[in-house]
Amino acid sequence: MPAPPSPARPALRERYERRQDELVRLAAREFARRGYDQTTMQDLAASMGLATGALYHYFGSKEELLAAICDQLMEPLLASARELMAAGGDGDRRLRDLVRLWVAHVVAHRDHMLVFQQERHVIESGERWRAARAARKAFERIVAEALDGAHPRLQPPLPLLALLGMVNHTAQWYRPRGALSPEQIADGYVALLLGAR
Amino acid sequence: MPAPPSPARPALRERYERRQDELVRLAAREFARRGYDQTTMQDLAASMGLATGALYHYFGSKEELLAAICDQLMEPLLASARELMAAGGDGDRRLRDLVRLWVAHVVAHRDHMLVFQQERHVIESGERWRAARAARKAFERIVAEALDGAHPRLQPPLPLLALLGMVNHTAQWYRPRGALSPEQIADGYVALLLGAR
DNA sequence: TCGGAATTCGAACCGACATTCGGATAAGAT
DNA sequence: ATCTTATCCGAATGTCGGTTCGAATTCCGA
Repeated sequence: MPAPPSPARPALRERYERRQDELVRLAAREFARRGYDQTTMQDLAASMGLATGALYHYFGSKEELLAAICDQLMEPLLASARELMAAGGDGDRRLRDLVRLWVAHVVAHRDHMLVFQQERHVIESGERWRAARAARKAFERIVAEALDGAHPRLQPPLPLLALLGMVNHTAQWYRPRGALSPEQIADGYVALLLGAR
Repeated sequence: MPAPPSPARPALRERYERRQDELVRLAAREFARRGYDQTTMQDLAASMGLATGALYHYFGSKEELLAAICDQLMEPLLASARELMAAGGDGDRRLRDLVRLWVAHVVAHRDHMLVFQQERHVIESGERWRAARAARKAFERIVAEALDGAHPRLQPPLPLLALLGMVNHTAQWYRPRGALSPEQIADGYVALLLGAR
């Protein structure tokens, strides 16, 4: 890492972090398209209009970039899901709203999701990825809680696992100009679970 | 490829192909655990009790090995699915049997599935993978057909996409000593689709 | 306008890894 | 027993790509 960023100059600090965020987004795009290992740091730099060295001004390593993608995906999702659950309310509506939120997040972060899924084996093991695994577990617990509060209590593991499969898979087929809106998709999934057809 | 195998000595030919198949299975295991790119040919050879060079007696390249994994996954699945559909019969039962078959295949080939999913970006593009994409499409058409023949006709795209998500995702969580048998899982998925809870 | 930090450059380093190759060993055929 | 083919060995090769580094260049604050 050539030069640690800005120590306590808040204006610069903020610009730096905004740039970082944008670079993470671009990296997610490239990784999703070509694969993490297939994408060289020079590819990345080129697609960002930078020289290779400049990348290391923002990220200490390629792996750190991958971790940043995970964070950018999971942190806001967890935050808004927690907020929604804390608000309380009717069980079925809460489940519906959670799935809507979730699907919207997934389609807005398709690239992140695809990278996450492709690099499953990296995240599944290793000390370094403990936090990522914990975040996923935490979110799954929230979904389980919402399912348990639904009208016919959806308790056994299968509904949860089915829902995880459906929603995660959405990243693989959703297209912005497709026939279904994220909301319609979410409501369709919930209808399946609740048995309303 | 050091020496093309056996030209027309059927006994040897068969032994060769059996070994090949076994090596593909082992490779799938390694790739699923460590990732395709992270697994070196020397890792593979070691885990098979071979020297690196010997691998090239059976496969022309690492990429060819990956293609072999795809084939070993898709060919028997397509074959048995086609057989089942050709047999005809009641719509709901046919859907149920297809999903049972499918889930059983997925859990019996978890490693293949995980590799397939991890290397999505490879398969999604490139002339070389046209056949793999076609096989997947063909299978999806079969599932769509079965859905269309079910009791409440499950036509719009969502049920198909939901089912694909659920079943594919099964590879990520299924454990042989888990609480649910492949058959129970399959029936659970079908129950969701058919609205029987 | 000036000084120093922030940002960027891009060539060079260096380890890793797919693939090759020439030869050794084993196994089947005659 | 001998010849031939299959199978396997494992060191060497050549490329590729993540990372480093010292030097430009740009930007901000004063």
